[in-house]
Amino acid sequence: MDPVSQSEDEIADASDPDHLGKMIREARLRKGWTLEEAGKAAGIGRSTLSKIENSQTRPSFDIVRRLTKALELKTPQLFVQSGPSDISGRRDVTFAGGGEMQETPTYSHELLCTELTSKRMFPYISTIKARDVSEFESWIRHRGEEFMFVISGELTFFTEHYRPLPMKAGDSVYYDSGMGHGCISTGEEDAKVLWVSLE
Amino acid sequence: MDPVSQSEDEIADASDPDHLGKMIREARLRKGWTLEEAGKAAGIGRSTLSKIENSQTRPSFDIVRRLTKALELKTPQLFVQSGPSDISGRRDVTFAGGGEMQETPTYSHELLCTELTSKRMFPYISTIKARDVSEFESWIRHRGEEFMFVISGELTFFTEHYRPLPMKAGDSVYYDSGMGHGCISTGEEDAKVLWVSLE
DNA sequence: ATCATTTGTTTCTTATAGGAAACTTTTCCA
DNA sequence: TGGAAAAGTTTCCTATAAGAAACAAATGAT
Repeated sequence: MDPVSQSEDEIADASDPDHLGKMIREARLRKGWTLEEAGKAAGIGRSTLSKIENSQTRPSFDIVRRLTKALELKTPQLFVQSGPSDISGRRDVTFAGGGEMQETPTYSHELLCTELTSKRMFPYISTIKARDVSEFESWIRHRGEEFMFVISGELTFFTEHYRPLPMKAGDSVYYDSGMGHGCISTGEEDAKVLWVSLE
Repeated sequence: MDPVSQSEDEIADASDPDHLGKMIREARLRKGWTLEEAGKAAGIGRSTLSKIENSQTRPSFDIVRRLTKALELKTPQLFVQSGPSDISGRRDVTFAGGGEMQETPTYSHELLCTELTSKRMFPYISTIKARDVSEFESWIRHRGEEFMFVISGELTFFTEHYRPLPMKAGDSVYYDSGMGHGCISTGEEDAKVLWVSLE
């Protein structure tokens, strides 16, 4: 953290017109780069970078994109703007079995921590009913990333481009949810998995 | 996903100079808005928006930010550009106990799915050694959001501004990790929790 | 079909972003 | 200390973003 930020662990300050510039300077210094070096890495001039960091210009999106890449900036933070979202300084508990139920023919989802509406990850527990492999339907597919952890039971996890993956309690998998995916319980009883979905 | 695939559920295509414009038009139409309406919502002119959508201009970051807000666009997608990140079209499995171990005096972390380096969520299992409450040290605190799920055992989860939270297997909590937080095992044996951290 | 209205595109103009170079400040070594 | 080199800022100029208005295409009503 750098000289600019007030408290040593400040949360991205909203409604600050200098937000973008501060973030970028912070990221550059974190890398220990000079304006020249950072500019070169991002393919922009050092004068431009100076002006951006000091909020003396409104850079184009393209320039910002190049900087985020060179400086390995976390992009969502750049968009922080209007007041902290409702997660700021908050927590949301769901006790076992206390989630919001959502039923489908094959799955039974229990949505967790649904009080915090502006959270970015979506955790839920699915009970996958034991059934025959032949019943497998179509791929689920949606932009983003997903993490799955098997809580109990045995199942087979399918994804496009890969061979079926047998999994049991304690196993986990992380995957691009843009790939078709799905799973079926292969054990005697229903399987229980925890999913965390992003985006 | 490779550059060749053109499925109808196409993943954000990298190295496409028209990427930004396409995303924005898509988002606008999803809302069923005209250029006029969307422009008004974002506070920009309809001609400007037209040019952005058709990639006839390189909009300023500020304009893009206003659009993302008005159109409720997922921001990280906008930055997709140079080659798909290594998660694209991939999956990464970790079998029970097969994670990368990382030891600290109090915690024992097992990092999951560490093959995919560009993933955005960081899942790990922690074993929290059973011990006395008095040993509680200092807050852990870092930008971002976190989800925690208790796999086994009993523990107390602490966060600033809230009272201690007793938790047991199956319970979960989602919180702003910018708040100080930490937990200790309160049961007979070590507690096991799954954490998923973002940002 | 004809005309009116609405939606999207293309000028046209002005304000400004971005880079080169001049200038200033800081660093650091003799 | 002083003076040179490096880092950062400001100035100046050109290319272009952004909005207004003119234009064109699509939609809809009679």
